[in-house]
Amino acid sequence: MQESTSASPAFSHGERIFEAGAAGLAWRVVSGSVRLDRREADGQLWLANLAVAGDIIGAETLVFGAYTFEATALSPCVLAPWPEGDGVPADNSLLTTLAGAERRAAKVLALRYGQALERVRRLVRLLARDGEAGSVVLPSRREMADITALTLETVSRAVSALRQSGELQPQRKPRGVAGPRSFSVAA
Amino acid sequence: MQESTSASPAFSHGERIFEAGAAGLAWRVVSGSVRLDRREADGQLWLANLAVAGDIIGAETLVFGAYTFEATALSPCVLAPWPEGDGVPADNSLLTTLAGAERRAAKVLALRYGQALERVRRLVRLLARDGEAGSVVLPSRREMADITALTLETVSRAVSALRQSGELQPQRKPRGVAGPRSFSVAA
DNA sequence: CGGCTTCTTGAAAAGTATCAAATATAGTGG
DNA sequence: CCACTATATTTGATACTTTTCAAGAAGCCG
Repeated sequence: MQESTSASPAFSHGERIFEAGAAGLAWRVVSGSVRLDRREADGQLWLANLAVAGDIIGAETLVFGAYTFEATALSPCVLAPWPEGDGVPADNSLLTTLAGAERRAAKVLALRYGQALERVRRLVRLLARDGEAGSVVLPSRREMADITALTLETVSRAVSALRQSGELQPQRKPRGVAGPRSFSVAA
Repeated sequence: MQESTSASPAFSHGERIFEAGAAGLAWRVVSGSVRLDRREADGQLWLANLAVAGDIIGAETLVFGAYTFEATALSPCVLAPWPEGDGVPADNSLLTTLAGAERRAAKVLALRYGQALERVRRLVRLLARDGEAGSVVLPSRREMADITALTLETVSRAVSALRQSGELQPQRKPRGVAGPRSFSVAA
Protein backbone atom coordinates (compact mmCIF):
# COMPACT_ATOMS: atom_id res chain seq x y z
CA MET A 1 0.00 0.00 0.00
CA GLN A 2 1.17 3.50 -0.67
CA GLU A 3 -0.60 5.64 1.84
CA SER A 4 0.29 9.25 1.35
CA THR A 5 -1.05 10.00 4.79
CA SER A 6 -3.07 7.81 7.08
CA ALA A 7 -5.98 10.20 6.66
CA SER A 8 -6.20 9.96 2.87
CA PRO A 9 -4.74 6.64 1.78
CA ALA A 10 -3.87 5.99 -1.86
CA PHE A 11 -3.91 2.58 -3.50
CA SER A 12 -2.43 1.47 -6.73
CA HIS A 13 -4.03 -0.70 -9.31
CA GLY A 14 -4.91 -4.12 -7.88
CA GLU A 15 -4.27 -3.42 -4.22
CA ARG A 16 -6.54 -4.73 -1.53
CA ILE A 17 -8.30 -1.95 0.34
CA PHE A 18 -10.11 -3.95 2.99
CA GLU A 19 -11.30 -7.48 3.60
CA ALA A 20 -14.68 -8.88 4.53
CA GLY A 21 -15.04 -9.44 8.24
CA ALA A 22 -12.38 -6.92 9.21
CA ALA A 23 -13.21 -3.86 11.27
CA GLY A 24 -12.48 -0.40 9.94
CA LEU A 25 -13.79 2.89 8.71
CA ALA A 26 -16.09 3.74 5.85
CA TRP A 27 -14.45 5.62 2.99
CA ARG A 28 -15.33 8.03 0.28
CA VAL A 29 -13.70 7.37 -3.07
CA VAL A 30 -11.96 10.62 -3.95
CA SER A 31 -10.56 9.42 -7.26
CA GLY A 32 -10.10 6.15 -9.10
CA SER A 33 -12.36 3.14 -8.94
CA VAL A 34 -12.94 0.27 -6.54
CA ARG A 35 -14.30 -3.20 -6.95
CA LEU A 36 -16.34 -4.81 -4.16
CA ASP A 37 -16.53 -8.57 -3.95
CA ARG A 38 -18.43 -11.00 -1.87
CA ARG A 39 -16.59 -14.10 -0.75
CA GLU A 40 -18.81 -17.11 -1.23
CA ALA A 41 -18.93 -20.35 0.70
CA ASP A 42 -16.85 -22.02 -2.00
CA GLY A 43 -14.10 -19.50 -1.35
CA GLN A 44 -14.64 -17.78 -4.67
CA LEU A 45 -14.87 -14.04 -5.00
CA TRP A 46 -17.93 -12.75 -6.80
CA LEU A 47 -18.26 -9.21 -7.98
CA ALA A 48 -20.86 -7.44 -5.89
CA ASN A 49 -20.53 -3.79 -6.82
CA LEU A 50 -18.32 -1.06 -8.18
CA ALA A 51 -17.52 2.34 -6.74
CA VAL A 52 -16.16 5.37 -8.54
CA ALA A 53 -15.18 8.85 -7.41
CA GLY A 54 -17.78 10.25 -5.03
CA ASP A 55 -19.13 6.90 -3.89
CA ILE A 56 -18.97 5.65 -0.32
CA ILE A 57 -17.62 2.18 0.40
CA GLY A 58 -17.75 0.13 3.56
CA ALA A 59 -20.72 2.01 5.03
CA GLU A 60 -22.05 -1.25 6.42
CA THR A 61 -19.17 -1.36 8.86
CA LEU A 62 -20.94 1.43 10.74
CA VAL A 63 -23.91 -0.90 11.18
CA PHE A 64 -22.29 -4.29 11.65
CA GLY A 65 -18.88 -3.31 12.97
CA ALA A 66 -17.22 -5.20 10.12
CA TYR A 67 -16.94 -5.00 6.37
CA THR A 68 -19.33 -7.17 4.39
CA PHE A 69 -17.40 -7.06 1.15
CA GLU A 70 -13.82 -7.17 0.06
CA ALA A 71 -12.55 -4.04 -1.67
CA THR A 72 -9.83 -3.87 -4.31
CA ALA A 73 -8.51 -0.90 -6.27
CA LEU A 74 -9.34 -1.20 -9.97
CA SER A 75 -7.26 1.80 -10.89
CA PRO A 76 -5.00 4.07 -8.87
CA CYS A 77 -7.27 5.58 -6.29
CA VAL A 78 -7.42 7.88 -3.31
CA LEU A 79 -9.82 7.51 -0.40
CA ALA A 80 -10.93 9.75 2.43
CA PRO A 81 -12.49 8.69 5.72
CA TRP A 82 -16.23 9.01 5.85
CA PRO A 83 -18.08 10.71 7.37
CA GLU A 84 -15.83 13.75 7.31
CA GLY A 85 -15.93 14.96 10.88
CA ASP A 86 -15.00 11.82 12.76
CA GLY A 87 -17.85 10.47 14.80
CA VAL A 88 -21.36 9.41 14.00
CA PRO A 89 -22.70 10.09 10.52
CA ALA A 90 -25.26 12.82 10.31
CA ASP A 91 -28.88 11.85 10.45
CA ASN A 92 -29.95 9.90 7.39
CA SER A 93 -26.65 10.20 5.59
CA LEU A 94 -25.85 6.58 6.29
CA LEU A 95 -29.23 5.54 4.98
CA THR A 96 -28.84 7.71 1.93
CA THR A 97 -25.48 6.14 1.29
CA LEU A 98 -26.77 2.59 1.49
CA ALA A 99 -29.68 3.45 -0.75
CA GLY A 100 -27.17 4.92 -3.19
CA ALA A 101 -25.24 1.68 -3.28
CA GLU A 102 -28.40 -0.03 -4.38
CA ARG A 103 -28.78 2.36 -7.26
CA ARG A 104 -25.17 1.79 -8.23
CA ALA A 105 -25.70 -1.94 -8.27
CA ALA A 106 -28.29 -1.45 -10.99
CA LYS A 107 -25.66 0.17 -13.18
CA VAL A 108 -23.31 -2.71 -12.65
CA LEU A 109 -26.04 -5.12 -13.74
CA ALA A 110 -26.32 -3.17 -16.97
CA LEU A 111 -22.65 -3.93 -17.64
CA ARG A 112 -23.67 -7.53 -18.19
CA TYR A 113 -26.38 -6.87 -20.71
CA GLY A 114 -26.03 -6.60 -24.46
CA GLN A 115 -23.15 -7.27 -26.80
CA ALA A 116 -19.51 -7.14 -25.89
CA LEU A 117 -18.77 -3.78 -27.45
CA GLU A 118 -21.69 -2.08 -25.72
CA ARG A 119 -20.79 -3.57 -22.39
CA VAL A 120 -17.20 -2.46 -22.54
CA ARG A 121 -18.28 0.96 -23.70
CA ARG A 122 -20.62 1.27 -20.72
CA LEU A 123 -17.88 0.19 -18.35
CA VAL A 124 -15.44 2.72 -19.74
CA ARG A 125 -18.00 5.46 -19.35
CA LEU A 126 -18.84 4.42 -15.83
CA LEU A 127 -15.19 4.55 -14.92
CA ALA A 128 -14.84 7.91 -16.62
CA ARG A 129 -17.34 9.33 -14.11
CA ASP A 130 -20.40 8.51 -16.08
CA GLY A 131 -20.04 10.24 -19.38
CA GLU A 132 -17.84 13.21 -18.61
CA ALA A 133 -15.24 13.54 -21.30
CA GLY A 134 -12.22 13.13 -19.11
CA SER A 135 -9.36 10.80 -18.73
CA VAL A 136 -9.59 7.25 -17.47
CA VAL A 137 -7.10 4.73 -16.29
CA LEU A 138 -8.55 1.42 -17.39
CA PRO A 139 -8.27 -1.58 -15.08
CA SER A 140 -6.56 -4.70 -16.38
CA ARG A 141 -8.34 -6.58 -19.12
CA ARG A 142 -8.84 -9.42 -16.68
CA GLU A 143 -10.70 -7.12 -14.26
CA MET A 144 -12.78 -5.66 -17.03
CA ALA A 145 -13.63 -9.18 -18.12
CA ASP A 146 -14.71 -10.17 -14.59
CA ILE A 147 -16.94 -7.13 -14.39
CA THR A 148 -18.61 -7.48 -17.76
CA ALA A 149 -18.75 -11.29 -17.67
CA LEU A 150 -16.74 -11.52 -20.87
CA THR A 151 -13.33 -13.06 -21.51
CA LEU A 152 -10.24 -10.93 -21.42
CA GLU A 153 -9.65 -11.57 -25.12
CA THR A 154 -13.08 -10.28 -25.99
CA VAL A 155 -12.54 -7.21 -23.81
CA SER A 156 -9.23 -6.61 -25.51
CA ARG A 157 -10.89 -6.74 -28.91
CA ALA A 158 -13.58 -4.33 -27.76
CA VAL A 159 -11.06 -1.86 -26.37
CA SER A 160 -9.17 -2.05 -29.65
CA ALA A 161 -12.38 -1.30 -31.51
CA LEU A 162 -13.11 1.70 -29.29
CA ARG A 163 -9.64 2.97 -29.91
CA GLN A 164 -9.99 2.54 -33.64
CA SER A 165 -13.31 4.35 -33.67
CA GLY A 166 -11.74 7.20 -31.74
CA GLU A 167 -13.94 6.81 -28.68
CA LEU A 168 -10.89 6.02 -26.62
CA GLN A 169 -7.69 7.91 -27.22
CA PRO A 170 -4.47 6.91 -25.53
CA GLN A 171 -3.09 9.97 -23.81
CA ARG A 172 0.37 11.07 -24.57
CA LYS A 173 2.49 10.55 -21.53
CA PRO A 174 5.73 12.41 -20.80
CA ARG A 175 8.41 9.91 -21.61
CA GLY A 176 9.93 8.14 -18.69
CA VAL A 177 6.94 8.67 -16.44
CA ALA A 178 5.88 5.46 -14.73
CA GLY A 179 2.36 4.22 -14.17
CA PRO A 180 -0.50 2.85 -16.23
CA ARG A 181 -1.55 4.42 -19.49
CA SER A 182 -4.55 6.69 -19.38
CA PHE A 183 -7.13 7.30 -22.07
CA SER A 184 -9.33 10.20 -22.90
CA VAL A 185 -12.95 9.32 -23.51
CA ALA A 186 -14.88 11.00 -26.29
CA ALA A 187 -18.57 11.74 -25.98
CA MET B 1 -54.86 -6.41 -8.12
CA GLN B 2 -56.25 -9.09 -5.90
CA GLU B 3 -55.77 -7.78 -2.44
CA SER B 4 -57.04 -10.25 0.07
CA THR B 5 -56.96 -7.57 2.71
CA SER B 6 -55.40 -4.16 2.62
CA ALA B 7 -52.99 -5.28 5.32
CA SER B 8 -51.58 -8.22 3.38
CA PRO B 9 -52.02 -7.58 -0.31
CA ALA B 10 -51.60 -10.34 -2.85
CA PHE B 11 -50.46 -9.83 -6.41
CA SER B 12 -50.64 -12.15 -9.31
CA HIS B 13 -47.97 -12.83 -11.84
CA GLY B 14 -47.00 -9.66 -13.69
CA GLU B 15 -48.86 -7.13 -11.59
CA ARG B 16 -47.36 -3.81 -10.68
CA ILE B 17 -46.77 -3.47 -6.95
CA PHE B 18 -45.56 0.10 -6.78
CA GLU B 19 -44.02 2.73 -9.02
CA ALA B 20 -40.91 4.82 -8.69
CA GLY B 21 -41.63 8.24 -7.26
CA ALA B 22 -44.84 7.23 -5.54
CA ALA B 23 -45.24 7.41 -1.79
CA GLY B 24 -46.12 4.31 0.19
CA LEU B 25 -45.06 1.74 2.72
CA ALA B 26 -42.19 -0.66 2.77
CA TRP B 27 -43.16 -4.31 2.46
CA ARG B 28 -41.90 -7.70 3.41
CA VAL B 29 -42.28 -10.38 0.77
CA VAL B 30 -44.19 -13.17 2.49
CA SER B 31 -44.26 -15.49 -0.50
CA GLY B 32 -43.55 -15.31 -4.21
CA SER B 33 -40.96 -13.15 -5.93
CA VAL B 34 -40.69 -9.54 -6.96
CA ARG B 35 -38.68 -7.74 -9.59
CA LEU B 36 -37.37 -4.23 -8.93
CA ASP B 37 -36.62 -1.99 -11.88
CA ARG B 38 -35.05 1.38 -12.29
CA ARG B 39 -36.58 3.65 -14.87
CA GLU B 40 -33.85 5.28 -16.90
CA ALA B 41 -33.77 8.63 -18.59
CA ASP B 42 -34.60 6.96 -21.89
CA GLY B 43 -37.80 5.63 -20.36
CA GLN B 44 -36.58 2.08 -20.37
CA LEU B 45 -36.88 -0.19 -17.38
CA TRP B 46 -33.69 -1.83 -16.23
CA LEU B 47 -33.63 -4.65 -13.78
CA ALA B 48 -32.15 -3.44 -10.51
CA ASN B 49 -32.80 -6.24 -8.05
CA LEU B 50 -34.93 -9.23 -7.16
CA ALA B 51 -36.71 -10.02 -3.93
CA VAL B 52 -37.93 -13.38 -2.70
CA ALA B 53 -39.80 -14.51 0.40
CA GLY B 54 -38.35 -12.86 3.48
CA ASP B 55 -36.86 -9.86 1.68
CA ILE B 56 -37.92 -6.28 2.29
CA ILE B 57 -38.80 -4.04 -0.64
CA GLY B 58 -39.29 -0.32 -0.79
CA ALA B 59 -37.31 0.38 2.38
CA GLU B 60 -35.92 3.52 0.78
CA THR B 61 -39.33 5.08 0.98
CA LEU B 62 -38.72 5.44 4.71
CA VAL B 63 -35.68 7.57 3.91
CA PHE B 64 -36.76 9.51 0.86
CA GLY B 65 -40.51 9.47 1.23
CA ALA B 66 -40.89 7.88 -2.20
CA TYR B 67 -40.04 4.64 -3.92
CA THR B 68 -36.81 4.60 -5.89
CA PHE B 69 -37.65 1.53 -7.94
CA GLU B 70 -40.62 0.09 -9.66
CA ALA B 71 -41.81 -3.26 -8.30
CA THR B 72 -43.56 -6.00 -10.27
CA ALA B 73 -44.69 -9.45 -9.16
CA LEU B 74 -42.72 -12.18 -10.91
CA SER B 75 -44.89 -14.92 -9.53
CA PRO B 76 -48.03 -14.88 -7.41
CA CYS B 77 -46.96 -13.18 -4.23
CA VAL B 78 -48.14 -11.96 -0.88
CA LEU B 79 -46.75 -8.94 0.95
CA ALA B 80 -47.01 -7.65 4.49
CA PRO B 81 -46.39 -4.10 5.67
CA TRP B 82 -42.98 -3.49 7.16
CA PRO B 83 -42.01 -2.84 9.84
CA GLU B 84 -44.59 -4.93 11.62
CA GLY B 85 -45.78 -2.65 14.39
CA ASP B 86 -46.69 0.44 12.44
CA GLY B 87 -44.42 3.36 13.12
CA VAL B 88 -40.71 3.86 12.94
CA PRO B 89 -38.54 0.83 12.30
CA ALA B 90 -36.56 -0.40 15.24
CA ASP B 91 -33.05 0.85 15.65
CA ASN B 92 -30.77 -0.38 12.91
CA SER B 93 -33.37 -2.58 11.25
CA LEU B 94 -33.69 -0.16 8.37
CA LEU B 95 -29.93 -0.10 7.95
CA THR B 96 -29.74 -3.86 8.14
CA THR B 97 -32.40 -4.09 5.49
CA LEU B 98 -30.65 -1.77 3.09
CA ALA B 99 -27.38 -3.59 3.62
CA GLY B 100 -29.24 -6.83 2.88
CA ALA B 101 -30.46 -5.46 -0.41
CA GLU B 102 -26.87 -4.88 -1.36
CA ARG B 103 -26.03 -8.48 -0.66
CA ARG B 104 -29.00 -9.61 -2.72
CA ALA B 105 -27.85 -7.51 -5.63
CA ALA B 106 -24.66 -9.55 -5.71
CA LYS B 107 -26.71 -12.69 -6.24
CA VAL B 108 -28.58 -11.12 -9.10
CA LEU B 109 -25.28 -10.22 -10.73
CA ALA B 110 -24.33 -13.88 -10.59
CA LEU B 111 -27.42 -14.66 -12.67
CA ARG B 112 -25.68 -12.99 -15.58
CA TYR B 113 -22.48 -14.95 -15.38
CA GLY B 114 -21.66 -18.25 -17.07
CA GLN B 115 -23.53 -20.29 -19.62
CA ALA B 116 -27.24 -20.25 -20.19
CA LEU B 117 -27.99 -23.50 -18.37
CA GLU B 118 -26.09 -22.49 -15.26
CA ARG B 119 -27.72 -19.09 -15.19
CA VAL B 120 -31.22 -20.45 -15.45
CA ARG B 121 -30.41 -23.05 -12.83
CA ARG B 122 -29.21 -20.35 -10.44
CA LEU B 123 -32.33 -18.32 -11.08
CA VAL B 124 -34.61 -21.25 -10.39
CA ARG B 125 -32.80 -21.97 -7.16
CA LEU B 126 -32.94 -18.36 -6.09
CA LEU B 127 -36.66 -18.33 -6.67
CA ALA B 128 -37.02 -21.59 -4.80
CA ARG B 129 -35.67 -19.84 -1.73
CA ASP B 130 -32.07 -20.51 -2.37
CA GLY B 131 -31.71 -24.24 -2.57
CA GLU B 132 -34.50 -25.54 -0.45
CA ALA B 133 -36.13 -28.41 -2.25
CA GLY B 134 -39.56 -26.88 -2.47
CA SER B 135 -41.96 -25.83 -5.10
CA VAL B 136 -41.54 -22.83 -7.36
CA VAL B 137 -43.83 -20.98 -9.66
CA LEU B 138 -41.58 -19.85 -12.46
CA PRO B 139 -42.04 -16.38 -13.94
CA SER B 140 -42.70 -16.09 -17.65
CA ARG B 141 -39.85 -17.01 -19.96
CA ARG B 142 -39.69 -13.38 -21.01
CA GLU B 143 -39.11 -12.30 -17.39
CA MET B 144 -36.54 -15.00 -16.86
CA ALA B 145 -34.82 -13.83 -20.02
CA ASP B 146 -34.74 -10.21 -18.83
CA ILE B 147 -33.22 -11.27 -15.55
CA THR B 148 -30.56 -13.56 -16.94
CA ALA B 149 -29.82 -11.41 -20.00
CA LEU B 150 -30.68 -14.28 -22.33
CA THR B 151 -33.42 -14.60 -24.92
CA LEU B 152 -36.68 -16.25 -24.06
CA GLU B 153 -35.98 -19.07 -26.50
CA THR B 154 -32.69 -19.85 -24.82
CA VAL B 155 -34.37 -19.78 -21.41
CA SER B 156 -37.05 -22.11 -22.69
CA ARG B 157 -34.43 -24.57 -23.90
CA ALA B 158 -32.66 -24.40 -20.54
CA VAL B 159 -35.86 -25.03 -18.62
CA SER B 160 -36.58 -27.98 -20.89
CA ALA B 161 -33.11 -29.34 -20.17
CA LEU B 162 -33.61 -28.98 -16.42
CA ARG B 163 -36.89 -30.81 -16.72
CA GLN B 164 -35.31 -33.59 -18.72
CA SER B 165 -32.50 -33.98 -16.23
CA GLY B 166 -35.05 -34.20 -13.44
CA GLU B 167 -33.88 -31.09 -11.65
CA LEU B 168 -37.25 -29.52 -12.27
CA GLN B 169 -40.37 -31.61 -11.97
CA PRO B 170 -43.75 -30.25 -12.98
CA GLN B 171 -46.05 -30.71 -10.04
CA ARG B 172 -49.25 -32.56 -10.50
CA LYS B 173 -52.07 -30.10 -10.13
CA PRO B 174 -55.61 -31.05 -9.14
CA ARG B 175 -57.47 -30.93 -12.42
CA GLY B 176 -59.45 -27.81 -13.06
CA VAL B 177 -57.46 -25.68 -10.65
CA ALA B 178 -56.49 -22.38 -12.19
CA GLY B 179 -53.19 -20.63 -11.95
CA PRO B 180 -49.67 -21.13 -13.18
CA ARG B 181 -47.94 -24.47 -13.09
CA SER B 182 -45.54 -25.03 -10.24
CA PHE B 183 -42.40 -27.12 -10.23
CA SER B 184 -40.57 -28.95 -7.55
CA VAL B 185 -36.85 -28.36 -7.46
CA ALA B 186 -34.46 -31.19 -6.77
CA ALA B 187 -31.24 -30.62 -4.86
C1' DC C 1 19.47 -6.52 -21.40
C1' DG C 2 16.77 -10.66 -20.06
C1' DG C 3 12.70 -12.56 -17.72
C1' DC C 4 8.19 -11.91 -16.60
C1' DT C 5 3.46 -10.57 -17.07
C1' DT C 6 -0.11 -8.44 -19.70
C1' DC C 7 -2.06 -7.41 -23.96
C1' DT C 8 -3.21 -8.21 -28.79
C1' DT C 9 -4.54 -10.82 -32.69
C1' DG C 10 -5.90 -14.95 -35.49
C1' DA C 11 -8.46 -19.22 -36.56
C1' DA C 12 -11.52 -22.76 -35.21
C1' DA C 13 -15.04 -24.44 -32.00
C1' DA C 14 -18.80 -23.66 -29.07
C1' DG C 15 -22.68 -21.18 -27.57
C1' DT C 16 -26.45 -17.98 -28.22
C1' DA C 17 -29.56 -15.12 -30.97
C1' DT C 18 -32.67 -14.83 -34.60
C1' DC C 19 -36.33 -16.22 -37.45
C1' DA C 20 -40.08 -19.21 -38.26
C1' DA C 21 -43.42 -22.58 -37.32
C1' DA C 22 -45.97 -25.86 -34.39
C1' DT C 23 -47.87 -26.76 -29.87
C1' DA C 24 -49.59 -25.76 -25.44
C1' DT C 25 -51.91 -22.85 -22.18
C1' DA C 26 -54.96 -19.35 -20.40
C1' DG C 27 -58.89 -16.46 -21.00
C1' DT C 28 -63.61 -15.44 -22.85
C1' DG C 29 -68.16 -15.78 -24.09
C1' DG C 30 -71.57 -18.86 -25.60
C1' DC D 1 -68.70 -27.16 -19.71
C1' DC D 2 -66.98 -26.38 -24.29
C1' DA D 3 -65.34 -24.11 -28.36
C1' DC D 4 -62.69 -20.38 -29.80
C1' DT D 5 -59.14 -16.84 -29.63
C1' DA D 6 -55.15 -14.68 -27.98
C1' DT D 7 -50.99 -15.40 -25.73
C1' DA D 8 -47.11 -18.01 -24.18
C1' DT D 9 -44.02 -21.77 -24.82
C1' DT D 10 -41.41 -25.11 -27.27
C1' DT D 11 -38.63 -26.67 -30.94
C1' DG D 12 -35.88 -26.51 -35.28
C1' DA D 13 -32.58 -24.46 -38.65
C1' DT D 14 -29.40 -21.00 -39.57
C1' DA D 15 -26.61 -16.77 -38.73
C1' DC D 16 -24.05 -14.40 -35.66
C1' DT D 17 -21.20 -13.61 -31.47
C1' DT D 18 -18.23 -15.08 -28.12
C1' DT D 19 -15.07 -18.38 -26.25
C1' DT D 20 -11.17 -21.17 -26.61
C1' DC D 21 -6.64 -22.23 -27.89
C1' DA D 22 -2.42 -20.60 -29.59
C1' DA D 23 1.20 -17.59 -30.76
C1' DG D 24 3.41 -13.23 -31.04
C1' DA D 25 4.00 -8.23 -29.39
C1' DA D 26 4.33 -4.87 -25.99
C1' DG D 27 5.08 -3.24 -21.48
C1' DC D 28 7.27 -3.57 -16.74
C1' DC D 29 11.13 -4.43 -13.37
C1' DG D 30 15.23 -5.78 -11.55
